[in-house]
Amino acid sequence: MNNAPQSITELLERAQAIAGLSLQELANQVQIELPLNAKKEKGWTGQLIELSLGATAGSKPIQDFPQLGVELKSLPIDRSGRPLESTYVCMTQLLHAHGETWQQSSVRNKLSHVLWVPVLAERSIPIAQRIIGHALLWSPDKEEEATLRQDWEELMEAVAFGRVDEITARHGQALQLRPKAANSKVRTQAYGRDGQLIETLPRGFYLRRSFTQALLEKHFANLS
DNA sequence: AGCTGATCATAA
DNA sequence: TTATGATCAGCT
Repeated sequence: MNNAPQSITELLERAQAIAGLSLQELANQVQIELPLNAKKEKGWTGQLIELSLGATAGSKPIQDFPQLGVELKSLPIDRSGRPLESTYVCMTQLLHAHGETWQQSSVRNKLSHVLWVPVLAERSIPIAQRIIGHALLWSPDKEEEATLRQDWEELMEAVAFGRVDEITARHGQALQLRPKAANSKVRTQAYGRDGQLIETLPRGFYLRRSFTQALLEKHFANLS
């Protein structure tokens, strides 16, 4: 099961096969240990699912299934099927904001085809007992794409004009720019108001919970 | 309760 | 250092 899926169909079959399993059962299947301190190994569930489905990209800034053009995202949900958290998309290129277009952006690249794997993951449920849900292969519809593009363009324009330090998580309808670092002391370079280099916190793009929630609701509406 | 800013582990 | 996988936890 650790080889990369050769087709979308094969990927979907693998995703279907793990639906309903607990993380304990899935970990047994791929022979990895559950984390001793799940609070600290925040990415463990996502990596377990990557391993189970045969994702290969590692920590490279590309899609999880480059051959298929598909990005994999685990999505923690509550028992009502509502997302519990925002979704990390990718790092923000603070020095190359000028001239980059939405079409060539890594946000669009990552989000053009996403295999969402919901996981029932309320904090009260021990990690071993959390349950894999039914995966959903999604592409943004016209409206979603327009919203994402508008957010991205506004945020990247601010970055390009040296205003990254003025951006907060309150900006963006669907897409947010938020800190993405080991801690708040980490610094990377960006441009300041006068075009000079400044040191600032690394940022990443995130999807708001409301956006992923709406996307799931649309999917379920289409099923009925 | 939900959201924003902060944080944790790991690989190359 | 920068990227991946994300969730934590305090504040409003």
